[in-house]
Amino acid sequence: MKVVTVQDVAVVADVSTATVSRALSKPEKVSNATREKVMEAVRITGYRINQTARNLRRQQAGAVVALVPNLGNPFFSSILSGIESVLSEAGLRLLVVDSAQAGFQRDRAFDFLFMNQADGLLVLDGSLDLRPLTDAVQTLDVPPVVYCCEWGADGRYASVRIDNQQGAKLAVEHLFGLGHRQIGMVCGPADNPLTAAREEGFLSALTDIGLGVPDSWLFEGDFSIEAGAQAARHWQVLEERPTGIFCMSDEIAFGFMSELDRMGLSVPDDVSLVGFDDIEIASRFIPPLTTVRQPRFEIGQEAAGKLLRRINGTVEDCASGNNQARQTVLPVNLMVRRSTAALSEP
Amino acid sequence: MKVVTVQDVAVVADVSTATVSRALSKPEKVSNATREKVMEAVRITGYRINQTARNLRRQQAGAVVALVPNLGNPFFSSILSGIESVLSEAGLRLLVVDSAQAGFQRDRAFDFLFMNQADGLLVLDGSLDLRPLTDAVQTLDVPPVVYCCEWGADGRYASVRIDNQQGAKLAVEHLFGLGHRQIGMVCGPADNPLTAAREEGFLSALTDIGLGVPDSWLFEGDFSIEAGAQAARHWQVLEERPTGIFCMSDEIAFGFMSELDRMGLSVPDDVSLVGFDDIEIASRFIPPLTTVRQPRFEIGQEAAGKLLRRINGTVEDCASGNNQARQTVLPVNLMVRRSTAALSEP
DNA sequence: GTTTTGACTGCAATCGATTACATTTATATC
DNA sequence: GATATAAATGTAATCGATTGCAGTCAAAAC
Repeated sequence: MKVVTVQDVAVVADVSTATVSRALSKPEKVSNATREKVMEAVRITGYRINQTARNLRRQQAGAVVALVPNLGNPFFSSILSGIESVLSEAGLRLLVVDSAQAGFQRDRAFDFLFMNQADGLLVLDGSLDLRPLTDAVQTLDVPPVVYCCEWGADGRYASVRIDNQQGAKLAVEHLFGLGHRQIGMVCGPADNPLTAAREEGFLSALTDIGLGVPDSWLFEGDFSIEAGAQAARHWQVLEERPTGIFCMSDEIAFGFMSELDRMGLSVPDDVSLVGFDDIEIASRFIPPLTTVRQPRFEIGQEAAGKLLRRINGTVEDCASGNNQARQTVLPVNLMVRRSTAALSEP
Repeated sequence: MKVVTVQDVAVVADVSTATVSRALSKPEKVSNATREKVMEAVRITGYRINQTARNLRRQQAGAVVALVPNLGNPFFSSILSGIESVLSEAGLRLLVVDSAQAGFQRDRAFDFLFMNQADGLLVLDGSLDLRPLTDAVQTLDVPPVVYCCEWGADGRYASVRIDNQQGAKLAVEHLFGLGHRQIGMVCGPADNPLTAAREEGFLSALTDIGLGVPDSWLFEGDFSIEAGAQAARHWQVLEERPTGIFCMSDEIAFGFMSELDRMGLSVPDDVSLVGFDDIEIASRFIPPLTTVRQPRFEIGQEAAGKLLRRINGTVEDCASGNNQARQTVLPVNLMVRRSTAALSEP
């Protein structure tokens, strides 16, 4: 099967290849009559543009990479969906790369940019170190990279996320408002910036309220269902147990509740639980989960939009120090449902 | 910032560009000494290969497109994860495209192939019509397309999936074994091949057993949580209700259970439910869901592997009629958990 | 009627790596 | 040592579209 090129179209339309190219990508630069002729020739020949050739010539990749830690985690699906909706609108493709994959070279995350495989990077993995990139790039421009739900130590990179401290604070205040005075927490991965931010918000909210919290109420975890289940087991054997618990992810909360169910205990009768994320199933769990909502689709859209502006040079938020614009912080809200209840007198 | 090319490396290493290219892509074709020289030059210059240029010359895209209907649906995340694990191993990138996106041209799904944007297609959307592709391609070769969890009307395309009839059958037999004689079903989208296959399995299993089923026990739906909730409402107002229900997706089952919970009813006390898919949360729902397991990660891996073999020409399963090899059917099994119970005497 | 202007169009170089073919160099054989 | 053979390297064309520059031509201006 012979592949049809601009040449063939040019011959059929009886114009030069230059004209064909222009008729296709900048129609206004070509007379009506010619444009018709070219279009007709395209139809006749069944021509389809070769993106690779175009990209080579234009020095672009036509794609954006999303670096996701563990693609299998459904938390990311809505975010990706939001990203894809904006990118496809703009005619860019979305390359998905699992940064937790065995073969993934963490220090090579930026080769996508250098190798012309991507015009920009969306980082959904906060544990990725961007310093190699910063070092490699000698210019003053910040490379087209946007963090998504995360952010880097290097504040020069743009990011789109929610106010994690505030989210944790809302959770604490909610539990407090229901009468809980013994409030614990199940954490995400120890080295994770999200964990750190939420922990900070949690602790400072408690401090503001005037409550303390023993270390034994701070359960280690990693955002997973299993971590929640394990925390539940630790919680059960505690001498003195918290009556309300802030979970750093919905999955943790589900694991916790599920494990309690196995023990014959239930939520919110035996303990009140607040989650984080508001993934789809949260409102339909039994009981429906009270949780801090992250607008994931919107975060994805926002991040993709920001990246596009970077790529196209419509840089509202460059290295020049405009911190406001660089860091987009979307509002969080607490979805109050039935996994939390007023503390019943024992 | 000047971009480094083979030229630059060639100059530094004092060899020709051809040698540089060979040293990099076919090291065995070059003497040790030269290879060293080239590698050193690469190090000095900080050279990174330009994938676009390579792809243009090699007439390949270096990527595979996954067509997903609604990326936001977590059902797909493990499948994509399986796909990505195999592709990244093979050095191919994964392009994710949402076929339910507003701007998506359903009849143009194959342009990815023609436009050199992808070397192959993984179709996770059974409602996509591949006939335009078949027509466009004049040759006898079947294009590199693999269905994933789905399959097309045109049997010439490869697919990786489970035995959906068998899955439905397992569900029915399980309910029957527990004493249920009134068995209903909540369906997926009406036009979907998966729905059709599962319905067929369901009905034929009932027939085999010698049970009938009134139309009013066949609830319409679309795989979503909301569909499950709606089915529950319909179920409730029935004069005579089925005591066991086969849900065509786990999400349907969750929606159903959640809605029952709102009504003050519960599973399995008031009705037994079997799901389909065994998504991650199924085993941790309250109650844990009895469901037909689809090995999603493996399906993804298998499909990606099959596609790679196609692309590389290692075609064990070509159009020549080897049906066995073309259609990979992975085993299903029933995960018996606590959403089903023996029918209690009323 | 001549010049100016601007809209179209065409020529040919270009993007950066690969590879067929030619040429040189090294090794093996007698 | 001469020849045959194999290995290593270089030359230059190629993949397919884009675009700077220059040329053509008609409408507008004088």
